[in-house]
Amino acid sequence: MDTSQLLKGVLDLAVLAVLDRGDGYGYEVVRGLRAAGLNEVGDASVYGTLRRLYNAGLLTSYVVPSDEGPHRKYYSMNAPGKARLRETSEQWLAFAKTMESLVKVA
Amino acid sequence: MDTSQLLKGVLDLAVLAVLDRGDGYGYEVVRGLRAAGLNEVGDASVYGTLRRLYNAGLLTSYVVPSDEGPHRKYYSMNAPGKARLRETSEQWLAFAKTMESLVKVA
DNA sequence: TTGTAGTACCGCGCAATGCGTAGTACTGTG
DNA sequence: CACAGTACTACGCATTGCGCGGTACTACAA
Repeated sequence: MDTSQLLKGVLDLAVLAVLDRGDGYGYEVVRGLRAAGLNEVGDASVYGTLRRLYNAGLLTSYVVPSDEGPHRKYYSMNAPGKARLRETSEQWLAFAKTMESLVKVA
Repeated sequence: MDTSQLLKGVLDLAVLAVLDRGDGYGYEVVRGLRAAGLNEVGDASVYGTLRRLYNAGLLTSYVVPSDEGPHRKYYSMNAPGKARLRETSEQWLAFAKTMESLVKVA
């Protein structure tokens, strides 16, 4: 039911991971996450996360007008963003390993 | 730095997993979690979680006086608790797998 | 006696963050 | 024109882990 709490603190990482494959705009990132298996991500969460990462200086941004719909606000990883991605993913992998060992005893 | 957000929604699972190995009281569970690698778990978080799980009907509880310190409030898994543990751990393992595949492309 | 440390628990209020809902705006199709 | 799809934003809520402080009991030291 409520997978939502699992995303806490991990959505940042997920978004960074998606953007690491190349620049992307909000709606695209949302689709990327859902395609990856995170089916229940709310779009508002992703837009919020992108803004937060941007405000934290981990992303740069530029707007591209589109003639097939509204404008697109692209986000792009910069050096601090890549550094953060590395740190966070290591942190997460370690955490996941710990949790797995805890759970798998059962 | 801030591993705290990673615990969101997972502490329930971690606590259930520890209790699944046998009845335990709060302080003991805290030590169990830290020993398992969750070094930064605040004790208040664990007590809060135990109470939440208890109120949700997933645990039973009994108090045992101790002559080597204060009383101990033991918690014990019941059937709904075990069911929840199973569900949640499956959910988590799937989620972790998804995240790993996302992260490991980088 | 006073103090300190370890054990064991509880309550209060805060902060972070994902989500629901609603709203704006543009394009293309029936 | 109505409607769906795309794309983004703003507002406020709910959950939940944590910090801090407080209570209470035992044991041991100064």
